Amino acid sequence: MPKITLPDGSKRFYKEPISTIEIAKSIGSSLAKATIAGKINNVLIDATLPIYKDSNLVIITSKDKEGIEIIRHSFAHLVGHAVKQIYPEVQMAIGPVIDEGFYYDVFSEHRFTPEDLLKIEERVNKLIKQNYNVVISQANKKEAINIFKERNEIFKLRIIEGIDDNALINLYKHQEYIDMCRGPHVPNTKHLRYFKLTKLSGSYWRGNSQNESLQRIYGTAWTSQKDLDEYLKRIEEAEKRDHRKIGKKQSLFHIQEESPGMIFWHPNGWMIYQILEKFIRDILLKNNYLEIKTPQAVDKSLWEKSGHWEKFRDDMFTTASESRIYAIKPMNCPCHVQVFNQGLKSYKDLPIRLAEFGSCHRNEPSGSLHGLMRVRNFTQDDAHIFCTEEQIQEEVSKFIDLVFEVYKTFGFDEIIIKLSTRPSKRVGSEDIWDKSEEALSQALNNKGLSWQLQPGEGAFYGPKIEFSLKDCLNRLWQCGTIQVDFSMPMRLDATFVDVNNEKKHPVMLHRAILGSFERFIGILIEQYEGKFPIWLAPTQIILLNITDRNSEKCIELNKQINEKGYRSKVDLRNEKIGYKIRESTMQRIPLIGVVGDKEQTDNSISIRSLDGTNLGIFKLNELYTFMESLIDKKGRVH
RNA sequence: GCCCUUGUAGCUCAGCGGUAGAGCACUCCCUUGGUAAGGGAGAGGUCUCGGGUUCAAGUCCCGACGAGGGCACCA
Repeated sequence: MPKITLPDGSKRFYKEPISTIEIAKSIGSSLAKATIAGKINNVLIDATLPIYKDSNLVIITSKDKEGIEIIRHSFAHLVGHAVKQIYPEVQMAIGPVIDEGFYYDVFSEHRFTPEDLLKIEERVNKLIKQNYNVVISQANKKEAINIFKERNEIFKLRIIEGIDDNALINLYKHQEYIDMCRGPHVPNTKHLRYFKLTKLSGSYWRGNSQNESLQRIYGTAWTSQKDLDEYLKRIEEAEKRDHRKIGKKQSLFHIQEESPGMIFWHPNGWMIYQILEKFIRDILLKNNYLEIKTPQAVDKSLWEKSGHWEKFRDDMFTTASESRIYAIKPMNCPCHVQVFNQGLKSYKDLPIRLAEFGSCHRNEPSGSLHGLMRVRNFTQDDAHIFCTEEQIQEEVSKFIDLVFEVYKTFGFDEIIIKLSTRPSKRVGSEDIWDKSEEALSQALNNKGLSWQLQPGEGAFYGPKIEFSLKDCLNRLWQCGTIQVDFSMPMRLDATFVDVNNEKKHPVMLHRAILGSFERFIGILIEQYEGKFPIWLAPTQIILLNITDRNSEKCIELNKQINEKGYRSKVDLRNEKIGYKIRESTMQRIPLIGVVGDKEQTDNSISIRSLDGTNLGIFKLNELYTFMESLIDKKGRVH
């Protein structure tokens, strides 16, 4: 006699155990048609499974977030169904839901190509039209093993091995195809309509490159054609913001075959880079950092001492000379310790904050390179804070504030914070790791920030907080970071004299605000769609003459603006004004100044903004005031 | 590093067995025009590199290198 309470508080009594879909039917036939699953006391359940006890029930339809996820999940099964029909020898691994879609990892001798994807898509469409029931059944472990043995699904068998002996396993029958899943799933394929298989990729069983190579089929799925179309449109639009495309269009930088993963900065891009560097340098000086510069190549013995050689030897570029081996520095920290080690330090000197715009080289795997985001040569806005244990909290806290202050300047509204803790391969005692992880999580909690834990993802010498930003396709890139390190100072024998006149090792905090200039600029390009705020814009204003009569006036005004310290240039080509405006607009120059006979007479400029607004006629001093106000704002949105 | 895709003029791309094409950009000429493309002419390519198949190869096959999307990695 289950009593069912619905979200509006109304109660319904049933004589027998009853399924969600039957309850929906008793409410209304259109609700029943739309029912995808039930949520009983906050736990999702298949729509066709009976409910025995008194429960709170929410009927899930495609309007619910959970509904879309179930649809996506069922689409993965449906793709499985189609794949097995076309390629019966394929073995199915896992098929989970992801953001805006799903994938299925499969094992097959056959190498899938984009043409195969179309074939599979076609088959899925065929199956969809049959509106068949997805039938759930429950099996114990032994039964499940038999079923998947018979079907030669070795990956499913491996999954079953990890399941509790007494657990019931949900099996979903899509006609002749059987999948195994926690569920729930849609009761009928009529709920599965709007999808597209998007891409193929390689993957590894259980995400481990030592395991079997699998092939991953990605798809996206929605609850209406409109949503699907909008999604595809959105991706298309986002791709236009790709920093590599804009970088080419606006001549910011290039990369070429002879130096993969290393950047040739062009005048425009290098201007942005320099402005950023100056901006950070000023901030560091204000915050009591001391800037230094250390060597590019350092004898391998130092990297052996620091522990890098053992762990990263293959990832370093090396060079040999006179029977010595040097590593091109992959990071700055060992060098910074060398600077710290010069001269005796007292506890009174701490904290010492050594900063460097350090150019580092890392031989990153070829497949990981990605425009400016992942490169082999990058420059960090790096610094190492040498302090006592007692000073950690405050330093970390101050640093977090600094990161937010800087990021706010660029208008980022989504900063993802993660805390990465001790990895399996590490140096340092458990006690030290406990202390370090505690210090970082405390600092975050004290600020009331929300953050995610990433167990096992820390650096080999210490845990870290990561500040990540998203690119145009929502991919996450770590930018800022702060890492607690008790080990490096010991290994490299950094010491200070404490209040009891005893030598002690300082703690070292590795930290970067932007991370690398390369990556950060990549993010900025996509953030601004190449329309840089005026303080960063390589060219801030361009002057266009209407006719040759106005050329000299343009040159004269341009010279004055330049001398005033603004980045101004002219376009005096014999072209119509509309043409030149179009070109400047496409070059994303924030201000376009037009000088014709009228302006020439009263020594003024007609100014137009990048978005096409006519800002009116400006005298030079008015222009300076106006530009100054824009520059002050930087990239802030609030 | 792994899987799929891909590499043709400065850029974007077409050509997919018979000896290279478009638009834009560039050069020159005409045009001096007031807020997102005025007109004409011209120049420009050992089709990434190295092998192979073929009478004949950007075009098919193999390999290398680069790039794109994922995976793995990320001090």
